[in-house]
Amino acid sequence: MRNFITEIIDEHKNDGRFNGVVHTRFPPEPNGYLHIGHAQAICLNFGIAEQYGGLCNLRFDDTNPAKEEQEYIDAIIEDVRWLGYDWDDRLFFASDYFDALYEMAVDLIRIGKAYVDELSQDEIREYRGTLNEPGVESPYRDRPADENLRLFEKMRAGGFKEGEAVLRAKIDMSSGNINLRDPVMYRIVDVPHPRTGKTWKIYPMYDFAHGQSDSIEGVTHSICTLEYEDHRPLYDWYLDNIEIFHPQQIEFARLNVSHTVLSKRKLIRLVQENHVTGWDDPRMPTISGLRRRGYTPSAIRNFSEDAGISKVKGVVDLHKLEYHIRQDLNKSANRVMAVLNPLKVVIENYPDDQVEALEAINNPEDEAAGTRMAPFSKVLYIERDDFMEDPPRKFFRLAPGREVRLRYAYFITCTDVVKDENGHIVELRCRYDPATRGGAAPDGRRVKATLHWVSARHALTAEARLYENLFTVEAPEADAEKDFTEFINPDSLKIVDPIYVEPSVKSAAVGDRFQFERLAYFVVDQDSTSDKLVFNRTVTLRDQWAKLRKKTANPSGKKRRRRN
RNA sequence: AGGGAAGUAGCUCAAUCGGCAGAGCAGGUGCCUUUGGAGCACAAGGUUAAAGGUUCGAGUCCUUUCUUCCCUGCCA
Repeated sequence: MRNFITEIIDEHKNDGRFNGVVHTRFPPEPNGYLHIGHAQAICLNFGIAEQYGGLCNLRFDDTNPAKEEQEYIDAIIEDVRWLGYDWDDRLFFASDYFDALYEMAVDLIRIGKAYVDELSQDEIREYRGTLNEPGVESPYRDRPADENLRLFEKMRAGGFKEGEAVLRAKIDMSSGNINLRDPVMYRIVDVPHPRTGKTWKIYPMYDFAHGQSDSIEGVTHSICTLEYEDHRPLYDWYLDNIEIFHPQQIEFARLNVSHTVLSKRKLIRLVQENHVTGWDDPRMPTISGLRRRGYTPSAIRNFSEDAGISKVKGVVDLHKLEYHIRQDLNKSANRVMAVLNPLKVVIENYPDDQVEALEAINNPEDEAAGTRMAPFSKVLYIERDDFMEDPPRKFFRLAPGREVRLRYAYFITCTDVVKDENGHIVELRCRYDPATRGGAAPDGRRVKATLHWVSARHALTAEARLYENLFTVEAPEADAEKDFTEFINPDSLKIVDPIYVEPSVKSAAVGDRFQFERLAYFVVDQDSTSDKLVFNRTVTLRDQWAKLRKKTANPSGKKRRRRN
């Protein structure tokens, strides 16, 4: 990994700033599930530690019990671990430091750099000033240290109600940086904390907790997102005035991905308003959603690396994520034949009761994956899209009178098309060439297409969940007039039940990944039962035919105007 | 009375402290194929936001301008 952050670290190594030590941390707030953007931050922090022979801690930023829950803590731990990272015994919580933080606050009060303010919340806001006008100092600002000490103790003891008093740092009410206008250090929150229960009535603000937590843990490089740039002077101020070890905060641009949303508030809405089935819905950009969708940790890690780290805010194309999962699964997923939209094929010259087992390669990219046997018989299913009665140019698949190959089986020629009274095609009559067993013609003749198939008698039925982008537009949040939910793709989930799958997958387990040949990658979903498998479509294969068809339908290449 | 940051190909990033602006993805063309979907090859894509300056030479240094983003929670 090489980016502007590693350059900074290299400089520190050269000038000896941290004696060559590199120690990072990933600091989630347990108020939601981790998403692909967090995955990049995880890869960054753990990756840098790994690269420099240092350590990376997992630390929960749990300073606001009003928003945080144990459920999220558990989910986050599972997700980071699944991505393949390990923090040994360094699982920490900001709440581990509540006592230490309290003492630091007391120290700042003693040296006259913090005070208890009894202004109301509205008054504090008014006194703060605006972006263009300086703030006004609170009338409580110059209380003697003794009084502040007594009042702060009273805050801790529950002597004030929520909102009646806060502890503030005494910095500069006229600073251009609003974070420095006497920021709140402690506020009263009277709800139980997931870890400390009812021990505390006061909780430190993020700014008063984060830097010191880094410091206590010996973190050298505290990597965070761009919106904390304005907070760095405050981060530095606390550390300098408390006079403890001073890590370096470095900010980078958080990851954005097209065709989705990544803000916690919006993800929560998707769940609460039932646009999806939960945090782990395979359409969600959460780590748990991607996992259920069939993404692999290595695909996510490669994507994170490829997306890059910089200070430029941008949007990474969703294509890139898909590229990496295809890349990974192409090498690792076993191939299997499955028909999603069946068309019955009867091989007229094949003996009625004969069944042959034909050898099929599990993964052409991995010889070690071996082979399996697929049963072949007189009645088969092929994909309805693989047949056209009146094929256009460049459609090379099956058509009346045309010969194609059934993968690993035989060449077949379509001799007749059977229709129902409505003219709907219900069955194809074909003849096979026994000499082409296995799929090769001894006389060297060639066919232009190879089709996947399943034997009707032997096929397993299963359910397929076909996922597409959750949103129909690249930037669902960009339109100021419209709520992002208006751009939800109505076709983001299509359930196909039954599909027909070759019997070799019968004993597949939840999480097993396959390529259904010529279609897409699929993963066995947790909703599967002992008598019915459920497959989630992870990502389709790249489909040049679909691209070609689109182009032919719209030769100018320009977007067709939408009719209103 | 404002403060902080960022502008390089459609997108994401490079460019070894001044030395021929390069990659990946997407899009394009072609080859190949027992996955038409794997694989491979090729081409295209740029006034480095703009102007001025320094210099033999500027994406890089200086000045000015423009654009975009973040900051006025007792959230993180």
